[in-house]
Amino acid sequence: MVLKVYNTLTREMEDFVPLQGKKINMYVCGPTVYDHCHLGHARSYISFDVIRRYLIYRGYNVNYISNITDVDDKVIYRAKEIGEDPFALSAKFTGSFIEDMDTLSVLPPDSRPKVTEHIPQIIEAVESLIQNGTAYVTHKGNVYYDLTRSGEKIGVLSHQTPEGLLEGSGSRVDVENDKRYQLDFALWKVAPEGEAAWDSPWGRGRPGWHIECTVMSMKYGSQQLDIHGGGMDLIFPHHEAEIHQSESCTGKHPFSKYWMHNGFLTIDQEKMSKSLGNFFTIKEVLKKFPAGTIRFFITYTHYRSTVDFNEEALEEAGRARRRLLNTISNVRHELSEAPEDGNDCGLLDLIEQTRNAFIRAMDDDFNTREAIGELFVFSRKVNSIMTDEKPGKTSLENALDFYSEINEVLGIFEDNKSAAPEENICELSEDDILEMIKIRDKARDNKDWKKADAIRDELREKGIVLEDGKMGVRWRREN
RNA sequence: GCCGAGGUGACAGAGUGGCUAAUGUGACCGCCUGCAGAGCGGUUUUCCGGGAGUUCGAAUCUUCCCCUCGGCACCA
Repeated sequence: MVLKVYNTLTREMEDFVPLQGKKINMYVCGPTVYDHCHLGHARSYISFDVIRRYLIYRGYNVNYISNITDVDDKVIYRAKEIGEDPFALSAKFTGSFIEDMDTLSVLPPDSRPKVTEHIPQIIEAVESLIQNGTAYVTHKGNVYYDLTRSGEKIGVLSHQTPEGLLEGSGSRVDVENDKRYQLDFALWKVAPEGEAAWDSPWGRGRPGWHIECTVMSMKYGSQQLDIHGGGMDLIFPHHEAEIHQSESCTGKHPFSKYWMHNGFLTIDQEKMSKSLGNFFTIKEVLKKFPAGTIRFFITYTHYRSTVDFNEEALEEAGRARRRLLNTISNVRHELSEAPEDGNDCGLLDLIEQTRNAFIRAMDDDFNTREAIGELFVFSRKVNSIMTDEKPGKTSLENALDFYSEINEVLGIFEDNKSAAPEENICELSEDDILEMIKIRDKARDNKDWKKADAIRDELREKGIVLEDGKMGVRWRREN
């Protein structure tokens, strides 16, 4: 089976063949840290986290780089607005971002470079572009990339013509700019007196937005990447600018073999934006929903499609995920009562079948929706087998291992380092719980249903669910 | 204007040229249970935006039309 990937560059589904063997350099554009991250960020980074994990699952050696843009106009303006030091501000939100990612079980990248720690390398790169004639310095001291020299390459990624681009942006063009050509983009910008800036051969200033990714992807990855990812909104101008710069810097083509872009997240069918007042930070949503639910919700959609966020959808995702978790918990209980050397009752075949189906789905451009669909089928069958037959220990252990194996890729069964306070309020120890169950069992023996139910209700309120089965009472923590 | 995504059951959302189309949620019925929960079985389900064409056969290919959403140099 071959892994297929949709490549924005060619707009086609392509067989995935890395530049060199099993080694993959993968770069995903990180956030600009001028505020807490929002759900759109979560969508993007969870999507690429799953892609990364799946590549590892398929035996690739993945070097995953994701930067932090900790200085740019937005950071500066926000800092000014609230009267804070820009570096303190970006440090604070960098911390907030890493915390969110951790809560959502997004694995930390192999490298997480910051712009402010790479100013000399950025200056060096800009210098080399000036030297090879693809960048120019203006009288104000700004440095721009000279797109007229890239000629027909304008639109390589966005697939737009220069005319189309100019027309769309018509009213937004900054009249004061000193560019030679309107589509030229900044590599270095002069900073006004008193603003955060660095000395450079062209005066005190700051890097343009795009050059950082070029520099850092080369430093921590390679001159040529296998996968470059980010949100669809980055296709133009950001990623296209990266292509121009990087290929001019290195003389190597392509800068990245595959370009992957995740779709947007809308809120109640509308684009998330501050002006519409439908802007949710990850932290806000975590107050209402467990991290696992959010991760499941995002993973249960294809990374390229637009996904609509609303509370009902999240609740539905939570119930769906719960179904899978219940099955896992059912298997665990069954395991404790399973015969040492029982029959596998077809479980092993079922696991093998499901694994193949999972891989088939994921190989198709990371079709997580279908992959999870297979998990539901699997779980239903596992439940059936367990009610009808008595599978042996080994086969049940295999089933649990299989769930873990899947979780390594999707991360949807992680429990549950949510920031949601109500999730961790259960102050009862295991002994307390077992004690109450004992009392309730006695009541049940005496057919004192009232008392038994009261205990059950009480525990339920504290997040402990009791289930009476043939083999006795089972309990689990749930919120 | 240019570029892109999409229109599938109550809702969400997969999908292959050919057994009346996955999966989840919801609703209802049944089994199990003291009850509940979890689970299982069944029903809701011939549902593929519209027209024309290609084909023995299309939701799936071609073409035209209608509609929705998004991007176009702040943006994941």
